[in-house]
Amino acid sequence: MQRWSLAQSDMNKFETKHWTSDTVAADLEHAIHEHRLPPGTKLGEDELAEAYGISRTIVRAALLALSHRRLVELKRNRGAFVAQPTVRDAREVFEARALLEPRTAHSAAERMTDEDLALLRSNIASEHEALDAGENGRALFLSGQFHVEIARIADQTTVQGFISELISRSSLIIALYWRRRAALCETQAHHALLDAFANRDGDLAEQLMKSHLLDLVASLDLRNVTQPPTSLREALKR
Amino acid sequence: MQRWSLAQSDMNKFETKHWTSDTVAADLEHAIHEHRLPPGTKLGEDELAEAYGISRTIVRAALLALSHRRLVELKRNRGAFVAQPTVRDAREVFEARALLEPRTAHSAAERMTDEDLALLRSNIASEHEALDAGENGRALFLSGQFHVEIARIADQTTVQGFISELISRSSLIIALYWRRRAALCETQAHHALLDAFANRDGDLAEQLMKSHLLDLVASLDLRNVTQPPTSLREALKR
DNA sequence: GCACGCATGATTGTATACGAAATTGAGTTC
DNA sequence: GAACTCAATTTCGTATACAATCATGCGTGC
Repeated sequence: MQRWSLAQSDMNKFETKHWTSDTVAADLEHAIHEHRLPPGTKLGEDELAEAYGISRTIVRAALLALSHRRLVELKRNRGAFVAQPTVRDAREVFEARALLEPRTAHSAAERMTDEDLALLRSNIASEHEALDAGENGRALFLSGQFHVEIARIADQTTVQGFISELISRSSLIIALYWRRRAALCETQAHHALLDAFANRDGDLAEQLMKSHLLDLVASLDLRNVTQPPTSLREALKR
Repeated sequence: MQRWSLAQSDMNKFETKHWTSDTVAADLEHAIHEHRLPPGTKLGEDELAEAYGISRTIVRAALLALSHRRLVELKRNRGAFVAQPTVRDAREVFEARALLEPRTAHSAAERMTDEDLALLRSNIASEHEALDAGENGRALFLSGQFHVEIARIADQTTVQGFISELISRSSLIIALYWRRRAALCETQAHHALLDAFANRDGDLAEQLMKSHLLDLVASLDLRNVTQPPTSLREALKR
């Protein structure tokens, strides 16, 4: 069940665990993915080092890793910030997903085992739970996991890495450009995909994934009107 | 014309330039891409630090960046080594390229400007030059640049990043699994692509890219017989 | 009163020192 | 002579110290 937050110390995970740059990066990515660390948040090295009970060396390595995944932006002599994808970034991310995910879903459908199906099913169930409990961040994270899991089932490690990165970035994009109306169609699409997987129907899964991604983009407000702050230093830096 | 090598000191670039982790990483990637640093080569931190005239801090950041691109493998307490993609890795890399590059070539054909065409043309010319001069590594690098350039022209930064990584990894794969026969069909395919681009024929470019990639895979020896060394510590470690 | 410049403080960039892990080789034992 | 043990050495992992850079606020001059 393990839940926690970076700011509130409802658990002493920071002292107990033995952190490495990888685990710290994963922890931060998780927090970013769940919108506990919104876009633009400053990630001070000293602050993080103290929070995790480690030195800045590890923190820097973790931030470097996240910057390579374009989840944080490193500004020289200024610090690390949770990335703020532009409208253009958003379009590119979903273009890339459209190239990778439908065909990957096709492969996954053909390789799907019963264990895989059960795992996907429980994922959707958890997503529902989270939604019912009002834990939107957690639901969003699980929703992303669903997509990554498909790539894993397709047995394409390399593509899985790309998709994982794209989905984490999608979470940032959703944080910035999500328009409220038409909310929970998410789990519906996942349910439909699950059915296609259960029938090992690759063509259908591919088609469903394609339209699912189109729906996602359609649910965003990517008019350039809402341009991200550029000139006056991140528009008050939040 | 600036050419140089890591081992031989035919130029004193190491003292003059002001290196950062990014430039060091790019320099190493270039060397790997050109097969001056073959798969399995040990990249000792102290060695590199001394070579570039910087401290291990920068070297570590560069190696970390390259490990995220799967060009070097970091083994805990043992050091960094130029990656040795397995047969499975090779298949995955070319599967991913097959997903990304044909459609990207399609987009590129539609957005192609005359300047872009000239750039691609000069790239091919340089590739020919290198081949004639027997500089196979340089030719291979330029051949890769051709593909990355197409992604840039398609105006897809994110996909370009993925393709760039995949192409660098492809260079390692070629170093390990290239079978000699049927050598220079490379530039032919690029010429054909260039023609399609010149005619702004997206469908043709997409098709040509697809078969180009198939040809590439076909030119590799990916039978599992030639398994990469695993058990006896990198098979004499080079 | 406004703007510019300089000093101060905070934060990151880099180097180095120390500790930990693993490899290596010699020495010993069976 | 073969195999094992253990110390010595090398190399990486982490922390910390110092330098450089940027942001901030006060003071001065126009």
